[in-house]
Amino acid sequence: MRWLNAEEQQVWRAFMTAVTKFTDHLDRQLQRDSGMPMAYYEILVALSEAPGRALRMSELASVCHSSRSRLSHAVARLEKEGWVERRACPSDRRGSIAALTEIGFGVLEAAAAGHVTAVREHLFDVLTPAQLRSLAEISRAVDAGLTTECANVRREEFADL
Amino acid sequence: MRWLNAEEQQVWRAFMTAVTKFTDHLDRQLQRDSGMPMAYYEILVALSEAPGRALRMSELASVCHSSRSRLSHAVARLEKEGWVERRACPSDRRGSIAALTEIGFGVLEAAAAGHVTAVREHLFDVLTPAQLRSLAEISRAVDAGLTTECANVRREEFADL
DNA sequence: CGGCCGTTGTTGAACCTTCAACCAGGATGC
DNA sequence: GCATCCTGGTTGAAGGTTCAACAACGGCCG
Repeated sequence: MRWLNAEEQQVWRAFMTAVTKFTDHLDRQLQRDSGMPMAYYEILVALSEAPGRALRMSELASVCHSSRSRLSHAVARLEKEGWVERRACPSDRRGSIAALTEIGFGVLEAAAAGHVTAVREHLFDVLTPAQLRSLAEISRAVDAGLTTECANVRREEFADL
Repeated sequence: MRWLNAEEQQVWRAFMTAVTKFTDHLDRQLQRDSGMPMAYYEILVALSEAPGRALRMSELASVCHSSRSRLSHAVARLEKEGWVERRACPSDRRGSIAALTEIGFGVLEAAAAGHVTAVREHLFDVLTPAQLRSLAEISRAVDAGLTTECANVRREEFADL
């Protein structure tokens, strides 16, 4: 078992502190100004960018990195607000399609300005161009590490079959 | 209103994807292997490092970047598990002190190994030393941007008094 | 066709977080 | 001393997430 040395500890804590404070800030901003948490905002964004502003639940889940259960609950709420509506899927009778309504699109447009401003103010404006490039690389590396990990887990699961 | 250009969008999405997947992974690991979410783990860590393994609630809240309400609920749960106990504060009769129990310390020790392994595996092992230094700088910059922001908000609030 | 398995999506319970309201105790000013 | 305000901490309700269980459908192979 290899523990973190002093320097690693510092990086780790600085990172976690920044991330929690940052996401907390964004979440609060959206909740306050637009009445939805960031996860719900991401759902609306994903739908708005899809062809026909509609997606099957499972695709939406994978785009948003959300579990199907979470998405199901979330869409139920968004539907109650009238921002999203559910349709039957013509090609697969199990399927369900979530579609952004006009009202939902308007709400998203209204929410976007404040959200983007917050992101710019607390991320892009406090970092140099070099740091931004570095952050992109770092993010991709971490992401890749997590995806291959999942693949490895699967490999292990099936190793003895 | 200045939107994000294509390059900024890429950085932003890569970053959010990495962060959500990474924290999700850590949270799930801790929940599965030790029966607590990461926020609760952080509370135990903070207490274990405090003199006498005890802290006043408000100090604990600030160390953990948690709201007092959240901490109160969390400590209630930790107390029910027998991992933490509450004591009266001698110097301030409003105060409440959370103290790590022996059992709690043992649980923390048991949880730490798996958690640190996960952090090392998905953060330190996938980044180069230069990237780690860069990540530390970036984190500090973002953190600083958020703290001065709060100060600014306060200044605005009281500007006309 | 019929059985079996994997996938899709939903549901309810348990848990965590947030928010607003609140009580109790310190601190300040008169 | 007392009114006022601020701080420390808790509480309950409302909302969000997770997990396990489930129903319904598609795909595959005999």
